[in-house]
Amino acid sequence: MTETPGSRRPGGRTSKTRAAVHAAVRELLVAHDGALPTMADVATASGVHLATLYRRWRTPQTLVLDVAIDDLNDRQPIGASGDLRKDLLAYTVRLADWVASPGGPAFLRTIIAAASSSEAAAGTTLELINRRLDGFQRILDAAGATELTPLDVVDLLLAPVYLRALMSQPLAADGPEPERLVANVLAVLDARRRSETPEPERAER
Amino acid sequence: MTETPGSRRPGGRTSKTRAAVHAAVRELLVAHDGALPTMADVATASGVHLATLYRRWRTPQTLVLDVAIDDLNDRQPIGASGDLRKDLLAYTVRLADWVASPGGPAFLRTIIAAASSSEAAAGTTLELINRRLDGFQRILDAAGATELTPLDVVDLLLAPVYLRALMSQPLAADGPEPERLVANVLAVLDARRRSETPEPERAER
DNA sequence: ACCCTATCGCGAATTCTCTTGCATTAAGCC
DNA sequence: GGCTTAATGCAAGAGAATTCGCGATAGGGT
Repeated sequence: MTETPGSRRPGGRTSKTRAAVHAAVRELLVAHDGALPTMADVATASGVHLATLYRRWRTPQTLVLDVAIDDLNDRQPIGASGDLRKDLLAYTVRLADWVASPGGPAFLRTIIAAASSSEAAAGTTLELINRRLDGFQRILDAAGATELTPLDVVDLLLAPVYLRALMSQPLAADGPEPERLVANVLAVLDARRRSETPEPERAER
Repeated sequence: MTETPGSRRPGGRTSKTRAAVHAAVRELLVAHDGALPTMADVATASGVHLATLYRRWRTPQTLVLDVAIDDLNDRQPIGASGDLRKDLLAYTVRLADWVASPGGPAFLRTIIAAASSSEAAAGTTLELINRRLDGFQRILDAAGATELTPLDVVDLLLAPVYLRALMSQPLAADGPEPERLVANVLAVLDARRRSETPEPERAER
């Protein structure tokens, strides 16, 4: 009863319906410009029965979240070449590109909503965040930027890009703004290196 | 027909129901830890009839947005004393305090959702944003920080605070993080001043 | 190949969300 | 005070959204 459907027999039929549903969700997200699709629409678009959708996913939110996680996992890992500016810029441009893509804002909003709704979904999003933080740590390590933490990168790069997308004013991936954000990171790094003399406190929680 | 109820006779009864509804919404936000209240709950909690709620506000989102705007209008204007660090820090602390308060995340999420839903709500949020930008401009003008724009403040201060709150990991208003964020702003300002009036002797270590 | 049962399709039942006329109250204006 | 009508309360009801029981299908282990 409390068993999650699809986790015990992930084989042929189950994965097939899952794929059909995911395809339908992506299609609907594009068609409706990122609006949350209804269960009924997904059912007709995918050919999967309505009751099955409710049994496996409960809500449209978890449905979209499921698709979003798939997308995020498919993405290439962040490159850590040792060139801080280059790595961060590549990451920022890719991020800006993604959030501006059709369905991007919907994914973001869904993740946001999930982070504060069900317990399970919150755990999932936390896992996503941690994976992102690990990638940042690799970039910083490769560049020897020990004065910066992954959270700094979140504050200086990820947060602005996300917030603008959420406010319906995404920044252009091919514009000057990604470079400006990366320059901000470098400026902060530089400032911290300058004040190398007295280390008053370690700002971490 | 297309008339917005409550705008033509804003007097005694109308304002009374409005106050009752607002109080109920705040109460429910606290009780449910920031979750979006249902129309039915607001109706019973406020004593205002369900049909009235639907007629005046249409959705729970616009309801919460209405309350949020009230709150934002009640806040004191941002002080522009000329001391950049002090002004920004005061603002950041106040902001962090607010988003961590009960209902704060719900307000944020609602504003986010509103920015991408109805036309009218999007206009309202845009107005809110612009008012905020004006405040930032005043702070920057008073401090003579012509190298920074209000958007920089959004990217460096507002975005991180908001995003953390949305990710259910609000930063503590009394912790070291507000100071770190403000320090980031000052670092960026410093870097831009250096690049515009290049000092010949840059002691590199 | 066989068995066990997880998963699915189907349709009906149930529970919500939201709307709509109509009567009632009271705001604003003279 | 009296008139007009905006705003509300009330109750019925249309329309979705969500759940449930049952039988059918097919996965995974033996």
